[in-house]
Amino acid sequence: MNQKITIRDVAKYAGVSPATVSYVLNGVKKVSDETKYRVLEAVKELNYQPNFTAISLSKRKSNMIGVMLPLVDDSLATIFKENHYYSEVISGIEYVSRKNGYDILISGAGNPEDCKNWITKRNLDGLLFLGTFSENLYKEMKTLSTPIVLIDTYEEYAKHYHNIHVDDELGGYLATKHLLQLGHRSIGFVAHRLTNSPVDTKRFIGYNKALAEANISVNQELIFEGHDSSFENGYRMGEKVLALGDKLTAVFATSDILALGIMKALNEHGKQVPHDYSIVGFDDLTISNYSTPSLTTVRQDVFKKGVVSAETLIQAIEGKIQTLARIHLPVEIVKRDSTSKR
Amino acid sequence: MNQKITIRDVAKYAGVSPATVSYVLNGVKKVSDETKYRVLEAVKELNYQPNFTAISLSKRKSNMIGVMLPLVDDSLATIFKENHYYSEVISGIEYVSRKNGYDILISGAGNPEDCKNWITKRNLDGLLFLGTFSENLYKEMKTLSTPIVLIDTYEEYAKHYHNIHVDDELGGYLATKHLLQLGHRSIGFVAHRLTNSPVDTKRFIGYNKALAEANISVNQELIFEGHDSSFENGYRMGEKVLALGDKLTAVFATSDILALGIMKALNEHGKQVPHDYSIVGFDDLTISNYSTPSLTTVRQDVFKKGVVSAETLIQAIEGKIQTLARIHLPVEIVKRDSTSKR
DNA sequence: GTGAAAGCGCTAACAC
DNA sequence: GTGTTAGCGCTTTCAC
Repeated sequence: MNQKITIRDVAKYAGVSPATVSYVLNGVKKVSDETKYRVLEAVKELNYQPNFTAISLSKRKSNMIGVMLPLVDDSLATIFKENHYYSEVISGIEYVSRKNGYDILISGAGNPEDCKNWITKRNLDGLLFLGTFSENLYKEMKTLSTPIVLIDTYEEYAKHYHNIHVDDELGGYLATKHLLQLGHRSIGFVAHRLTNSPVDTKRFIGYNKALAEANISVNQELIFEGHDSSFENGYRMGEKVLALGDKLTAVFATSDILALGIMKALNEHGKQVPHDYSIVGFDDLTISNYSTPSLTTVRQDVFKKGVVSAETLIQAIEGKIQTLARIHLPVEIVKRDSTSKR
Repeated sequence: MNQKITIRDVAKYAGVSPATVSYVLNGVKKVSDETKYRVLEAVKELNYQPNFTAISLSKRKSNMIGVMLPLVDDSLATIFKENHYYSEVISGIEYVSRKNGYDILISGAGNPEDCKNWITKRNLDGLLFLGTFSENLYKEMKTLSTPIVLIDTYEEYAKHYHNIHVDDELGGYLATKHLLQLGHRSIGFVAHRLTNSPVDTKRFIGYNKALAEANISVNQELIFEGHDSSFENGYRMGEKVLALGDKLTAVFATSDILALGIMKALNEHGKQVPHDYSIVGFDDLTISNYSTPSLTTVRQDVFKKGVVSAETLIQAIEGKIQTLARIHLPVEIVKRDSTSKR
């Protein structure tokens, strides 16, 4: 009973043709002020709501953008559960989209085919990729003309799309530098999964750089690599750190989640942070300020990341951007209680 | 160049009419096996992707469901940032939806009008409400015939819709009972916001019940009420707890986030959990297992909640459900290190 | 300035 | 069994 009101009803009510109503609604052509007024009145009177589906079909523009997330075990659960980072990016995306009249569709990425089909089936105006996907997927997507923005991607193929990151290398540098300044010489590096994560690789480069500046050579023994960014994984890495005894006095973990897991493991084995080990994380999740001890970390503005990504995508969709964007958001070190002088 | 392939192309390729293709694709009417085969071949050959927009317009069914979340400061950021609970529900919703051929649209709830318009504009097949909204909104939505599932709602008006909760009252009871069994007699109750949160009210009833069974009368002084479910709020409540000195020895908080904030405050003021205070939370977020000390809490299966909600909604959409669903998911107490004998 | 009408890609009577 | 055709609600040439 709500859905019933069509452009035709409005036209009839205003005593004009459907075309005219459409003109007014789209701000197109020169419609006389008087008819325009009549139409607008009718729209208000009837509480007319344009049917986006029809518009979408007619204009080939859906005003919807797709947000692709990596799937773990065929579900988003792990990703959301273990790293609330993602949901925070999404809130930024949602905010900008809503303000610009776009809706967001969220889906886990299946194979490249599904992904392509999703776009055509749903008439998506643009796509946002959050996280790392297979190179294959990026290649496949290239055959589409839909604007795509990649978040946190450094892969070779990523160059063909708009890119948003934070300054991961600087983050790694700052974290390590901070530990060095506190007098630590043997600093562990715990990555989510180094071999396969360009983000962590960048942070690793920063780590190396800081060490080099301090004339410390990288000790492969102190490089730990897990499987994912989960507390559980962090906990396991923490146990590995413990196994090395006093071979190291500090750890830089590439995510807060990892750092928190490490702290837990150290703690349970009778070690004190920061007395026995100094720990630095990355992200600055809200929880990191409320852990015991509170976590020293590299802050990135995750909401902002979502905002900028969505803004870039929408600009691309609306043709307001010509070249490929390549945006680096700043990071900063936040000193709290998980680090102290050696 | 992908979008180009329409049902007409397929029809031509298979040497049949568009209608026949449609029949085959929709499994409708009796099409001879032979033509069916030819059509399917053509579909495969051409990699035909049905245009959902067109289907949506024609069938008045979008295969999209809307997920409404409460807005704080006009953004979802707070809600996602402070309570990763929501994203976990969403993963459950996403999983079921994807498996059933539905896409999910996520949006913050503005006013009731916007919400109604969203449905009609986007042709949404159903709506999922996560959290508490104004009574007004529920009333407004009643004028629509779109199926709606409410999650975590106990409001009077909620009765007109499908409802999914966990057994909040039992959860409150179990938490309190656990503390009583440990010998605590003065147990604080910290709510997110009692007056306005039916969920917390239920948990409060459980708390009262357990106390009554132990012949302990409720002490109003021990009831704390905040503004939201944030670490920050928990921290403030923790300070209030501290101010009461030894008037209480244990606290039941209605969310893990709150509990974690409380622990932080206690900790920073030199108190030991569980030695000085026993703390019980609610939710069993992943972080709760990795905090120091790990948190005793009432577990609810949040992913499952999302799954059941989406299943219910989809069944309602597809007419496979006649009466209003009213589902209570189980809870259980998970004993960890934040509680100990008095 | 405004309107008639074709068409976006698909569905579903209805006819054959 | 299969095809014709009239919509679904909107946009957009192209006349007037």
